[in-house]
Amino acid sequence: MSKGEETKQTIVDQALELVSTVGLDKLTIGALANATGMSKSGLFAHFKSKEQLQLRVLEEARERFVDVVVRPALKEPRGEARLRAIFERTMNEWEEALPGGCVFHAVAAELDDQPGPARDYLVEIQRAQREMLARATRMAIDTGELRADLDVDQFVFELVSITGAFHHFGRLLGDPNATRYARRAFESLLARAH
Amino acid sequence: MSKGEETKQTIVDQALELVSTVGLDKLTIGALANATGMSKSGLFAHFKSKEQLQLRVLEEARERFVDVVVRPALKEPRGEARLRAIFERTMNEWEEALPGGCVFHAVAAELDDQPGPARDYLVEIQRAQREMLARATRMAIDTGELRADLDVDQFVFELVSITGAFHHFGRLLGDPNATRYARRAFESLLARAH
DNA sequence: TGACAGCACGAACGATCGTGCTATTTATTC
DNA sequence: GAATAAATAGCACGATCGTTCGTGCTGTCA
Repeated sequence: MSKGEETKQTIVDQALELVSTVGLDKLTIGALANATGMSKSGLFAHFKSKEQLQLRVLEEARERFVDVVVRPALKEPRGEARLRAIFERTMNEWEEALPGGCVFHAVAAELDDQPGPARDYLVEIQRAQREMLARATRMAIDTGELRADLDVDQFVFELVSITGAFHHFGRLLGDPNATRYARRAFESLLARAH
Repeated sequence: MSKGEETKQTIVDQALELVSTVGLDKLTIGALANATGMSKSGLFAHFKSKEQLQLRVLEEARERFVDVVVRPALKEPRGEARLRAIFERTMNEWEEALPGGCVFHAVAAELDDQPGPARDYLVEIQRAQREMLARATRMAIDTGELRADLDVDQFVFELVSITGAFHHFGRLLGDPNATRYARRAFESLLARAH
């Protein structure tokens, strides 16, 4: 990796931390330059526009989610065990991977009525994640652990609603019981799908 | 209502629309001045700071939620009927009351790691709403429609996770099935609580 | 008629936004 | 080690941010 690519990666890492804590709109060239100890123009040269910086940050977040959640879960046997691993890793490792918790939740609200490549890419990420969850769910049906007539899309909707509410309750409201609620809701969801 | 109060109300109405569509951070004095056809300074004079403007907007949103959801639902008989009314009105009337859908979801993510009066007030609003839901749930226990040993807080967590996911799926991802998923999840939640 | 609030305006402020240029320093290659 | 390319800094730009100030309307009350 050349010097330039190395610096660029450092910048993106720092940017991801910024985004997770203060939000996507506060990800400013100046603030990022301060955080990395670079000049605005020197930093800017790595990305031809702010939009490309945002996209690069989202891309990095996506890769990290795969590293932190998906790939480890794939080591679990397909079926309920893998489904549980995805859920637990999303709640624990992924929420703790960045100081502000899940970046996707952090940026979703600011992008949802703001058309553009960043929004499009975020939507694509979320769509792919739901597809991944649907695949894992279908495998659990194949293994016989979940019932054959389960509505997979409905299951996935309820699954992501739990992790979403967990983020919301935990981050914004600081409810210390959020983990318990989420875990119980997940167990209930699984039990109903058996 | 004096002329000043009237103008102030007009500004707040416009501000609320802006917030629901483009987010709280895009609620800028200049943009709001354009939208209302006023001068920046003339508009600013009504609120001594931007923070007060934000607080006033959140206050207005809170009042509207009571008008659109809570008060009508109180006309339903206490118990499951009222609980259903709250859910349906939150999904329909409240999501449609503003062009960008629920304002609280729109601002939650941008405020959750940004301490200050605005965040504090938002947290207070959400806390009060969950308390309202808990009261309505307990009433449904009293009427015997929900079982006596129901964990009310757990119930409320799952309830708001449904409406949250509905907003997320519908707004950001544009999933046309969001309503169906949410309604089925709600029915399932109620059935389990019987 | 004159004094006086209430209300809105235009101009300007310092700061910061994203984004270009032009050097200059630092890596890479021969 | 010299030549070349890449990476960073310096500086400046127009726009916009929140905010302040002085001023001029417009209507009410004495």
